[in-house]
Amino acid sequence: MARPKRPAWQVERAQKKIFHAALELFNRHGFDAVTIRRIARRTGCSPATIYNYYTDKDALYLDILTEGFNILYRLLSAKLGIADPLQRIRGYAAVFYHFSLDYPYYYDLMFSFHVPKYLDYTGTPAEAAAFAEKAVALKNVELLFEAFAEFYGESPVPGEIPADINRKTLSLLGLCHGIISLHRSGIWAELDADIEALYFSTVDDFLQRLTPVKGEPAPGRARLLQ
Amino acid sequence: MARPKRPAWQVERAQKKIFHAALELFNRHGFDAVTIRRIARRTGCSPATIYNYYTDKDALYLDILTEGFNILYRLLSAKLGIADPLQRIRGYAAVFYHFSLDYPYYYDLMFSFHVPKYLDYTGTPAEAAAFAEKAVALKNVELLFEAFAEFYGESPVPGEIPADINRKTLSLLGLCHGIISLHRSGIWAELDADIEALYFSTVDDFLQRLTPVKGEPAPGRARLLQ
DNA sequence: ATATTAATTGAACAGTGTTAATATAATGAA
DNA sequence: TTCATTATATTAACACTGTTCAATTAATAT
Repeated sequence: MARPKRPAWQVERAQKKIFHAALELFNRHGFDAVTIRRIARRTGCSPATIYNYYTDKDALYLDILTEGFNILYRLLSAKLGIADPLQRIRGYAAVFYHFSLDYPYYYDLMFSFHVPKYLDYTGTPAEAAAFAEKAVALKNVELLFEAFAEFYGESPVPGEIPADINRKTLSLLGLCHGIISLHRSGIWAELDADIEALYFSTVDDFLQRLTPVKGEPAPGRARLLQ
Repeated sequence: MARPKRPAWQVERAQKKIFHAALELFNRHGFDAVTIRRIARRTGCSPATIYNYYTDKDALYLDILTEGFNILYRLLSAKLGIADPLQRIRGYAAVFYHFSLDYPYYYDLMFSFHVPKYLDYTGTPAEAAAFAEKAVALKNVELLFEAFAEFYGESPVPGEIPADINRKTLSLLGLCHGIISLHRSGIWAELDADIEALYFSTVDDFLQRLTPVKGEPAPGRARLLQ
């Protein structure tokens, strides 16, 4: 036997170099600019080399997606300190809004485009990456779930979410994304100039009317709008 | 002078033939399948010929988009007979939901992808098509505006929409699209099986809390949930 | 019939993701 | 140190994409 395989950390370093080049292209010019040949040029390797580290362009895409959800998660986590669940939810909504402005390319990739689902990758070499991506994505939703559960006075038990909390969480998520998405799509460009006001008034409207199912109004409710 | 140009109707017929082939491809396999060469093959002409009738692929794309908004408009118009504005709005929401199921490719093109905006086409040969597209798209929103205006007891005056009505209209639109979009993107595929229930409960929640700014509750309000 | 112009086309260009054969490089064994 | 072996990298190609342009075909007024 001659020439043993490189240690894992060296392989990883080479892959990271490619990934870094891809991320830079993505952040500057969007996903369309992330072509194999351009990555290769920036990395200083040949296009074919990239296929030693990523089976597909899909695999690369999954990694970028995961990075996006990680960034969002870090930003959301910064609001974990807010004790009042309703205020925390509002904090999440604000983070979500600003994320769409600060990371527009990520936002589209994460929420607007049709992501190949995890199931599409089962059995393929990219299955692990797809699974990781899904897990990281769900971590974000989990934060919102927990806040809602706390608001409704129930302990958050993963996998056992009461239907009502589930509904409210997804409602808010849809509401937030819908306004951002329609704004970004340019459809109502001239209908409403102040999209930020629209966003937060809609969110506040939604939150103001939440009522815990179990009993008396939650303590944070009155405080929401100051 | 020899060989005069064909009469307009003949040119239009040729263009329609191309457009028809494009639409068939689009409806069956989505926008990615709508390639110039495939359209040419179906139409029975050469790829280059298509550029006699469409300056760009963008121009073709704008025509498909317009078709989509026309289909939606026809479906929405069917609800115009509903006298109660709130029930009509709910009818619109239902139409919107089913449109996303029956015309998924159209839906993505119309609401999820980043459409090149009208302004991007000013000065180009596709400006007219872009303007037409925008007009048809806004016709749809107009229907919703009018229903909201009626609910709030104000006569719908185009171009002079009170800020509050504006806000509520866009809120509902965002809410509807957000749930559909996140569902279609596959993000919360395993979080909530019954997306239809989520959609309509969220919409009803929203509508149930609308209160006319001017005076007493609108007559349709109590009737909303049966 | 022919000159003129409209309409169509074939061939090419630069780009894409991807792959298979080839070349380079590095190391354990002789 | 040399050599065989194998890991890694590259070159060159394939089948696509949108688009353009020169050349070809087609039709008609003279």
